[in-house]
Amino acid sequence: MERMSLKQQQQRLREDVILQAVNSLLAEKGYDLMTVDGVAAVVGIAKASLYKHFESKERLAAAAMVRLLDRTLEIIESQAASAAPLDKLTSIVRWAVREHLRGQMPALPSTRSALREALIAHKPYVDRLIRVTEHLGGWIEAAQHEGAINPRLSGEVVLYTVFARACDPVSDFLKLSGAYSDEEIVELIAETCFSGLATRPS
Amino acid sequence: MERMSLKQQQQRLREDVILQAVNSLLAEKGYDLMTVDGVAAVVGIAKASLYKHFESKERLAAAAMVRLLDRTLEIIESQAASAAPLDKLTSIVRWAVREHLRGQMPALPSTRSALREALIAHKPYVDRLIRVTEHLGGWIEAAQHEGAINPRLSGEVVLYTVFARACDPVSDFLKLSGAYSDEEIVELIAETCFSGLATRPS
DNA sequence: GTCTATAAACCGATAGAC
DNA sequence: GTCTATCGGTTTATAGAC
Repeated sequence: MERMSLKQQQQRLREDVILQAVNSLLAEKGYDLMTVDGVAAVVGIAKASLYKHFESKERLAAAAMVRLLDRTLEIIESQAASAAPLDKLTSIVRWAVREHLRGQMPALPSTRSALREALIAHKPYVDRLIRVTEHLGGWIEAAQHEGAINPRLSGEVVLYTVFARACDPVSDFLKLSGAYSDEEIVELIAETCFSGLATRPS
Repeated sequence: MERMSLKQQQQRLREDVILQAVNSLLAEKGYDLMTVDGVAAVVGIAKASLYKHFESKERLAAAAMVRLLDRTLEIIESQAASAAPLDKLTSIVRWAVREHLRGQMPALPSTRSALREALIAHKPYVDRLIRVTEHLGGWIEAAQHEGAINPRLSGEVVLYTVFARACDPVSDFLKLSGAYSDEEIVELIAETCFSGLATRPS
């Protein structure tokens, strides 16, 4: 029994190393340009060995996305319940941009990606996505109720906009320019997201 | 001489049909997923015939991007000189989102794309990109000078943010939801871009 | 479980006939 | 210029030895 558990733990650890590599490659090149050979090379094992752990490239990417959503849920649930909803939403955006700059944020599954269809058919992924959406949706509603978020925007629009900031190419271009530290970029994305480009009357 | 000109016009027309198909496929699947076979199939000619017009897939995509920037310059130069800089910038964002929703806006050449390197080495592309950047940069500076755009944001940040809205996945998801007309989506993206998600004190 | 070797499919690009 | 046919390379996925 204990032997079994140890072996399972080892396998779990190995698969976690694999998924970290997948997340990194997914962020670097996206699903289509990521090759299974490349993943195997980064992990340091043969491609055929990878297929003993994950039955297909799609499942491999799905497992990496599930891992990302699990980490997202951790961050969400670590927010102080007493904090203002708008502050909690801002914290999530900051965390997501930080992950993006670290090269650990896979690109959003585009509406026209082949991966997207596989993901929405993968229950573990959808379950977690629903949980993330419900958490953020609740915060958005609360923020609008207390007048902190523009009530003329539907919750849907706010939610998608928050999601999209996690993969905003603006952070890549700002990083490429070399004129900003990572934390400055995080602040700039958060500020333009919530306050916009136009001047705010103070 | 006239025969020559007519033939050239015909070729020009044919190549424009090709580039429109490329722009559409570039918007639909991105550079890597776009196949030369697919382009030929949409146009209705054989792949080998395509290579008589464009020497490589990269050049094909580059020509399509040049065509896009030429249309962008047309829109930019059609703006009334007397209009407020912020209004002109908003008009460009609206036009770009509209093109995106029509499926005619190729994805931004990512910082890590193979296409990007080919593009920055392609002078006709770079020349037009510089002209677009100079126009928009002038408007941004003017808008900040008259207090319409947040002066704490560098021109670089504003410029990249405006560019990025052209390919914002938020518009795709809103379209997918079916709850909004195209023009409503255009307004929502423009409003969140310039005014942000948070409430504005009026 | 890990490896090497390979199958099957696809893609970019070219050859050569018309 | 357009076509068919094909080359060379890559990719996902599998077979079989250890």
